[in-house]
Amino acid sequence: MPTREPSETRILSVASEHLRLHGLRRFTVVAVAEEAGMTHANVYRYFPSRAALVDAVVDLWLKATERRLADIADGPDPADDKLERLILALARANRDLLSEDPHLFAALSQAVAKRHAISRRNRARVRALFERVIDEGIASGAFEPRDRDKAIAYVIDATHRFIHPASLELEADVPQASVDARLSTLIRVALRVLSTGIV
Amino acid sequence: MPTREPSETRILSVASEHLRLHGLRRFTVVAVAEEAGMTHANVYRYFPSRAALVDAVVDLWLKATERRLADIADGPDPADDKLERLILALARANRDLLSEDPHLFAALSQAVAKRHAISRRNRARVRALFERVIDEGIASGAFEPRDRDKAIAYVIDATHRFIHPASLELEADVPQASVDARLSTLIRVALRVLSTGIV
DNA sequence: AAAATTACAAGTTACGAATTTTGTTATTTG
DNA sequence: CAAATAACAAAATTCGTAACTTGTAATTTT
Repeated sequence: MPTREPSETRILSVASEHLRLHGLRRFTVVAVAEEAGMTHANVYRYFPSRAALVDAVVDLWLKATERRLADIADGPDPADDKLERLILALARANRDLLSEDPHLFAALSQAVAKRHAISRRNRARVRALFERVIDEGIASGAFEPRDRDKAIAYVIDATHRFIHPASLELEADVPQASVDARLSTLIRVALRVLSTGIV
Repeated sequence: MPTREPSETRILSVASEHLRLHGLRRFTVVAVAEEAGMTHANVYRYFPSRAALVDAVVDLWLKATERRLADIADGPDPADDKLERLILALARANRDLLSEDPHLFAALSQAVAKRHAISRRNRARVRALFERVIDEGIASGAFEPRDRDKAIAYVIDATHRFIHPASLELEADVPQASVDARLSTLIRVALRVLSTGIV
């Protein structure tokens, strides 16, 4: 992890706050710079564009979430436990962001929809975590899929509804308990499907 | 099915063409009326608002799709076959609309996102078809789920990614063959899950 | 020399006036 | 009297312009 310069950190934290409070629409480089106590031109010494600054804010959240997921994947527990917790943690992280910080969620959602580099990379890294845990399960004998690649695609496709921002937005008003119940059914099924070689 | 008056039919067909060619943004009651050879005020004799006219166009497509799904559900084949064809037909209908008529797809997508009555009702009817076929499978012994309601929710949630407009838009550029392969894995798994009582 | 500022061109947004569209009602037509 | 139109108010959209924001380059500060 590169050490950030103090000004860069300051800009980032002001930008985060600004995005959270005012949303993408009203997020301006001029306002961020002013609140960070500098002229807007100086912001461009650290971030090449407004879009890059917004992406950096989103990336901060993505990386923090990734770290929590990696902690699960790196844990000593059985692979099926870890896969379950991985899916739940990812689903909850996104869902909590939607309810607790809608503006940042919207920015993330856009980054995903428009396939920004940060979201493509995040997606690749999260997918790698899933692959690692599933491979670990195969190695330990907990999972016995007929086709490893299809098994991975299956897990990702089946859980999509509870993980992808675009799908989460659709159910913002459904009681969390009901969503949780459906997700846990889905996970339970996925684990059995992986362990019994259905996929 | 109520017999429509000739003017109403004419308006609807001009409106369909207009929506398909120009999209929601440029779809105006005035232009539709003009092309249908009448003043815009007369359109309001048949449709209470611009929004209602757009919804009527979308509903035309939804109903046509529903009829094809109902034909499958009403067929004499085994329930597992019918469920597979139901899911495939629904996924393909939406996917084909996206590629062949993006403007109508966008209008449908909005109706779904904004929970218009037409889309809520369509959803309820399509869900009822799924329930019917699954119940039929339970009656015939082809499916033996532990919990019927959870089984239905599972099928709908797991296939969501390949059926819901918001999710389909995300994969517009993925080769159809690859999407089809993933969907058929998902369906195969779902059928086994239903038949073996995993859910 | 690094960090910041000033100054400026290019692009975007905000805003009010003009126009168009929506939706209603009273009236005409066949 | 059913179908359509004309006429109109209210709402939405477009258009042009002013203000602001973005991004760059030359200059100043520390």
